Amino acid sequence: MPKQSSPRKGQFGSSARMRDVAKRAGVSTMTVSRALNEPSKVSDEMRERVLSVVKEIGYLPNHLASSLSSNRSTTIGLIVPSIDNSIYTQTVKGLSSVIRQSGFQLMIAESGYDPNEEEELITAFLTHRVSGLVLHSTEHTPQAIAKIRKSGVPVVENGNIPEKPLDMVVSYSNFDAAYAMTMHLGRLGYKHIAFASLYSVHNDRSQDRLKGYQAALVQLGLKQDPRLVIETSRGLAAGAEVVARVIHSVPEVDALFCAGDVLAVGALFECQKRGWSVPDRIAIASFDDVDLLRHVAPSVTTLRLPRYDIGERSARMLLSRIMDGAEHLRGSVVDLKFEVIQRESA
Amino acid sequence: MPKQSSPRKGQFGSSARMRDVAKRAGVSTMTVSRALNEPSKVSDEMRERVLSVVKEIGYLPNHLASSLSSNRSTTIGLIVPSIDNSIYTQTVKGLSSVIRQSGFQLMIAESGYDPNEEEELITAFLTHRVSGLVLHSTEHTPQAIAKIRKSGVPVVENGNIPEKPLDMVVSYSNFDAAYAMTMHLGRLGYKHIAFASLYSVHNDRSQDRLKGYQAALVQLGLKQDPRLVIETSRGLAAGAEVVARVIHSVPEVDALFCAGDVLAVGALFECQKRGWSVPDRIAIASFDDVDLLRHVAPSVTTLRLPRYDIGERSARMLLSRIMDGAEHLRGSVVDLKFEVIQRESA
DNA sequence: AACCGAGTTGTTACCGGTATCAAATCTCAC
DNA sequence: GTGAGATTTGATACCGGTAACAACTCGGTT
Repeated sequence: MPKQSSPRKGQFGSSARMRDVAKRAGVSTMTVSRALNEPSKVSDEMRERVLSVVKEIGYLPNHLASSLSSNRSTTIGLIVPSIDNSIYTQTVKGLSSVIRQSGFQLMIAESGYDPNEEEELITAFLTHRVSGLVLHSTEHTPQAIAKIRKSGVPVVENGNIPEKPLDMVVSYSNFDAAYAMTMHLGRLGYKHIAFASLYSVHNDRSQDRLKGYQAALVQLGLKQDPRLVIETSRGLAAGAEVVARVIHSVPEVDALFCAGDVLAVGALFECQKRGWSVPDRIAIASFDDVDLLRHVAPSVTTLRLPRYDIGERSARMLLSRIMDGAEHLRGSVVDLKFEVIQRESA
Repeated sequence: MPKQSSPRKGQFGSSARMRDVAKRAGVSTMTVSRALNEPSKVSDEMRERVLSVVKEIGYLPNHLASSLSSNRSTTIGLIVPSIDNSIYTQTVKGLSSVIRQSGFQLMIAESGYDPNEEEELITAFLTHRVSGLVLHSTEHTPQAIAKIRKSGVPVVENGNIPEKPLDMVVSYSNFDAAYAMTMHLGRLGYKHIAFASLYSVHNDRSQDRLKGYQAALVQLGLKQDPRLVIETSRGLAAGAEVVARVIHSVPEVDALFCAGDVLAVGALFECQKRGWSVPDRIAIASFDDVDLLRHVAPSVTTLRLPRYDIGERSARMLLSRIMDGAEHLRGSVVDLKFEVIQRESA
């Protein structure tokens, strides 16, 4: 008895296979495969015949099988510290739109700012044979680095310009940005510039911002006062608390540079609650351009960072490497520009 | 000459295969497979031997191969209308955390509020043989529905309680929530309650909110005035514009219910800019509880929706279906509760 | 001593495609 | 008409695992 196309059971339900299409079209599976993936290698008549059968029986190709067989996958792995942080969502959007257009899929996971968790996720992505990785953090465990190297998968790092890039980098410089804003405040005449920093453990972005701030103070000839640097967590409440703390310890403070957008809004609200005029009593500057900062009163001076562009550019470079084998891109560092947006608060 | 383990080329670089582990441990690949996936089916000594070789040569299993062979995958597809909308990120976070703990991976894509794009994404996910789908929208093309049905993949819908569920539903009721808030405003004594709606084309959530508002007006015995219903886009600027428009056309308006959190903040800012007291001149109520609403002055009355829970619960139900074959969950509808949060603005 | 069942390991076929090379057909110049 | 090269199609092995069943080991029974 010939092999019947007996009903197959399994989690995915019953979906037609390529051989079903082939049989019905009276051709070999290779011809079906070509008609779908390399249409030019098949005669017009044959292509039509195959495609009509595909449509007729609702055939859906099996990407698992084709990836396995061809040793090429169409998924890209992305690891962000936290999905619900608005600064990443723009980057994700940029990545997503480019990647989709090329028929790739995005696998996303969050590391919770933890390098060990990141390593686990990288491992998981590698077992899924992603053809590229996008990492927001630029701090990785040695094991994670080793695994990536061994796998040969191209990588883009996004959150900062690291000293020793893993492979490709698309980012702005947190150091430069913080430096620029601090210089901007200095030139406006502020003498006691406080800096609200996010916790810098396992967060090189945060560390670099602090360094940029400090370098600018040196350049400006301003005294470094450790009481003016405040490490805090995220959120509106944290911003409010920063104001309270800094005013208490350094009453003569005349400007507050918040290394996070939400922080700055929290600080502004707290000042308003206390009846302090911004920027007359104290100036406020922020680090990222969310829509909100433009609409509060006073509007907040901030840095516009190329979040969406970072995603878009990362995707393009990754796809070039994957699809065109653009080896010349290996190790390239793209330092995208930011902008100081002067508004009413400073 | 026996088959050599000649170096293999390809996109993924060279990674060890199970047979390499097997050879080195002097066992068959099945034993390696068991040691990794069903440890109890292998003797202690054997398990140790295999695992030590796995570690030694840095073997990473190939999920593509195992999924293909076992007809089970460990990826789940998620489609949201827009990644950068903060209301979805909490749900994604809930999903992500549960899914990760079970060793599954999330594939995420955005439909841009377009059912046709959603259909394409569903198709793409099915070709990747996801073992479950999470859809935020509850409006789908007939073809999309047919493909899902044919595939047999379990689905959770998230954004609303649809009339004809595809399969499982985990959501709150937009109708009920809008009804509850409108009733709340009515009981507070407001007589001319305006409703700022997001565009309702291809957005049943938006449509249901409007219906809930209208039903409450009927219940309250208030006149329905079409001029009090304003359709607008997202964003702070839109919120500001709504205030201008409604005041112009209906000067006696005394409350504004915004069907979106950002909209409410925009409206509040606009009122402050115009020097109108909230809630004395006009009350403001919002639809989602972002942190911001608690920190503005006046703080904004709003609805707390179970965004994170929705994600968590969706993931659990999906995983029960996938891993435990919990067929009794098919078609179940979970209507999670919301809360009216009374604050200063109404 | 022969038998039995549980526990452990191996053999073989197959998951659904694609790479590779061979075969068949076509094209066209001479 | 014929041979070389191009084009189109097919046969077969293989991608890296797992399912299903066979085979073997071993202590305990009868």
